[in-house]
Amino acid sequence: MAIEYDAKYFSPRDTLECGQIFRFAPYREGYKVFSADRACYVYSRGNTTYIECDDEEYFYDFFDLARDYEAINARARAFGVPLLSLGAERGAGLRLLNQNAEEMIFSFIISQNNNIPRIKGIIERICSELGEERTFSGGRYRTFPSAHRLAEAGADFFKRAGAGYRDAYLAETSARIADEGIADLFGLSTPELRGSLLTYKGVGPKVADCISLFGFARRECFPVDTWIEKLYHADFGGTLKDRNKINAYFCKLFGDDAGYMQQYLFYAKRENFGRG
DNA sequence: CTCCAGGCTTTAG
DNA sequence: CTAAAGCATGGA
Repeated sequence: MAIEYDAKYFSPRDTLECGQIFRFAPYREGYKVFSADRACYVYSRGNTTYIECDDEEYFYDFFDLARDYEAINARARAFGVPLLSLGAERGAGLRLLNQNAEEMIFSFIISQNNNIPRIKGIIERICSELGEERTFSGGRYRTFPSAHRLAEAGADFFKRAGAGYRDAYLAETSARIADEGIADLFGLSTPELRGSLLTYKGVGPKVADCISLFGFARRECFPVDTWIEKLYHADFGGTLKDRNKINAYFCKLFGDDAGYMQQYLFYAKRENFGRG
């Protein structure tokens, strides 16, 4: 049983290596991908990308397969910004994922002032210690722990997992979510959601935008991190210094497509397209 | 050694 | 209100 999709607008590599997900590993012809308590094997062969999994409905939504990325890609190239066009051309197979909201909250708290390889290591250690063991495709993996399990573990556990000073943020936010849940967040408008996310310890503007974009499918959000700040100056001739103002600039420029454009730009900058 | 990484909280002015 | 110090960790 497998989902099949045109590989031109669904590249496992482009989709997984653009910084929106931290739980995946090379496997055979492609990757094993883990989300919440599920797993799949995704790979391309010829002009087709295949997803092998036990829950096709979940991963059809997860990989955003209902969305028309040919149209999104065309709109990206129409802006006439060289770096964005490069990202859209060489990252045409990039898709935004619809990920588990709780997993995004904890993952992006860990991501602050951190680098992607280390973020992946911290999350992997947390899952291997606290996640439930499952099997998939002849191997074992661990689920992403519940807020309750995380809250039980406490700050000292996060410290041992390598989270550094973020240990207290994770402890406080996991305790809060274990107590309150996050069901109320899904019905909020995007500005309301952002405001609510900002009340969680360890969640600032950039992290709130990542959670909204990847965990709540709010594609009008545009996270501004150190890479975006750099390309804003180098590739858009920007002069603003305040990240909130840079965020407002890009949100106005890209509107409802902001999240997709952000991913193309982030990917292009990090992969160093245009100089190599 | 310093600088940087998908920044945030706290404190000072 | 804005500006800046402080923060754990590991790789370049």
